[in-house]
Amino acid sequence: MIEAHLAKIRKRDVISPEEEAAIRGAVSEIREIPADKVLIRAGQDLDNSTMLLDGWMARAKDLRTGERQITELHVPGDFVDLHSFTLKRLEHDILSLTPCTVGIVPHERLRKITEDYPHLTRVYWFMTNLDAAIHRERAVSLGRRSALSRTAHLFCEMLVRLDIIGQARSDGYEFPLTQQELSECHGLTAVHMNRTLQRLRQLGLIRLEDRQLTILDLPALTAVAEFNPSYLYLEQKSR
Amino acid sequence: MIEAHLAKIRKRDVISPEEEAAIRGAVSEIREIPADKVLIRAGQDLDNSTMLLDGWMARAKDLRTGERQITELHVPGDFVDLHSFTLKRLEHDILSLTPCTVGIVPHERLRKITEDYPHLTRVYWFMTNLDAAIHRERAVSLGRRSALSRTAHLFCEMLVRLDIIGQARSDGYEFPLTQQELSECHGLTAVHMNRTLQRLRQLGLIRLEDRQLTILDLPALTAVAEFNPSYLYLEQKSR
DNA sequence: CGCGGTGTTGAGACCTGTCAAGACGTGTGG
DNA sequence: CCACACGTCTTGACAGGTCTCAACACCGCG
Repeated sequence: MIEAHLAKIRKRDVISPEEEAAIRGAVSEIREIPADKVLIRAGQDLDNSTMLLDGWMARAKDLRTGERQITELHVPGDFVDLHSFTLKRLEHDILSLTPCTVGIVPHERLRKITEDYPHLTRVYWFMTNLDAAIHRERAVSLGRRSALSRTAHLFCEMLVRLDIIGQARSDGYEFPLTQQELSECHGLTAVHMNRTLQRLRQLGLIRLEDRQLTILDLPALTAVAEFNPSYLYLEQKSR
Repeated sequence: MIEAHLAKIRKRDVISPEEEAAIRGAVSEIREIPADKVLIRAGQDLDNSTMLLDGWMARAKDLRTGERQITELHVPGDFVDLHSFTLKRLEHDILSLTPCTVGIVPHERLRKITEDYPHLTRVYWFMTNLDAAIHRERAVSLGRRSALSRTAHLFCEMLVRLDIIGQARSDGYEFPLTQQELSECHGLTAVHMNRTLQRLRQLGLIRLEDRQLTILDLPALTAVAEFNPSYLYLEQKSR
């Protein structure tokens, strides 16, 4: 399922057959990960990166109090820790939310790409900058949007991101997070997360049951979220 | 004052004389910017990046309500919109908080660097990943830390960042933001920002008057903030 | 001298958190 | 097959943090 990864790239740029071959050749190994496993711990020295091929993962930072902030969600096609290539270690954990399939990409092969494929290097640099753009939008949510708006916003974002890789229905998608995990994305308590979801249901915007999210009124959801996808850089340009 | 930029890099990696020359050669022009000016607007097509040489700048996103979220603060030595090199446009504004001096770096010259200097490319890729790490820590602040802790955290972070470029005293630094701007960093109202600062003063942790921040009790401030600088990647490593 | 930006204070409202308890479904061991 | 533990979702009552609205002091500047 490296196709999801290629689809994500092709939404933003054109890559040559040689570049595609270089990407495919960068994966040294495929691995299966069970759900709810911390794959990478903050502080660990790293010499490979992880391409998510199937399932959902997350980046999370722990506080002393035991609370946790999920800083990003990952779906198939995402290079979950591409940034570890230059950072050499991460300051957050990487964990699986569902059973996952991942491709291991040794940093040495990424380094080779930076030596031999300047354009592909820029494409991957772009990808980490896209992650950062998503971070910034999350900061807006956490800082300025209400619990309701914040939640609506995430649902809108994931619709776009899943659509790119062909994993969205026209009216929704599979959303595997528990309310506890969702609350950790949004800086809320699980109790308030529950009440916020009920409010979204009450307003007729969504249905969420058995891990299936159905969006009943996308325009209204978009409006509540003040969602504008420009931060996802959906245009194909030479990077 | 490109020395600040070099100091910031040298804190994280070693660069060769040729690389330093390439960096210096990348700046095509020096410009003065007055305070409180929006230098770059969201959505604009960009073909150069901006190296901050003197003064403070910020990245900010506006909401329809007129509210604003500042997603990052920039001090001398920061490449404020290096990410525009691969993004081609930004989804946020870049604005000056004080009068600033900036160096203009045409994207064409950055592109040349990616063709000719793979290591330097990785260094700059690292720098944008460092920005993203700061974003993530900000998400933790916005999502999980109290107003008090959040504020303390920013003061701790800026102490480290300013110290790297030689702009911190042992007991503080010049902090030019108004309380309004500070509140926009922290997702608070200006009124509550004011009360939070008073509380920090009351606790004997800081003094803040005439744009001068004095840290009276760094260990206590660090503790209140749960500040751990590991996300700033202060180690010198080959990237 | 008046004005706008900045910092400060008070009172009350509202959003979100805390604590506690219970319902429900699933898996597991006796 | 049942009893039980556990995770997840839900609900209620109350507390607390932050927001809103309003007013005022101070200061630099035109």
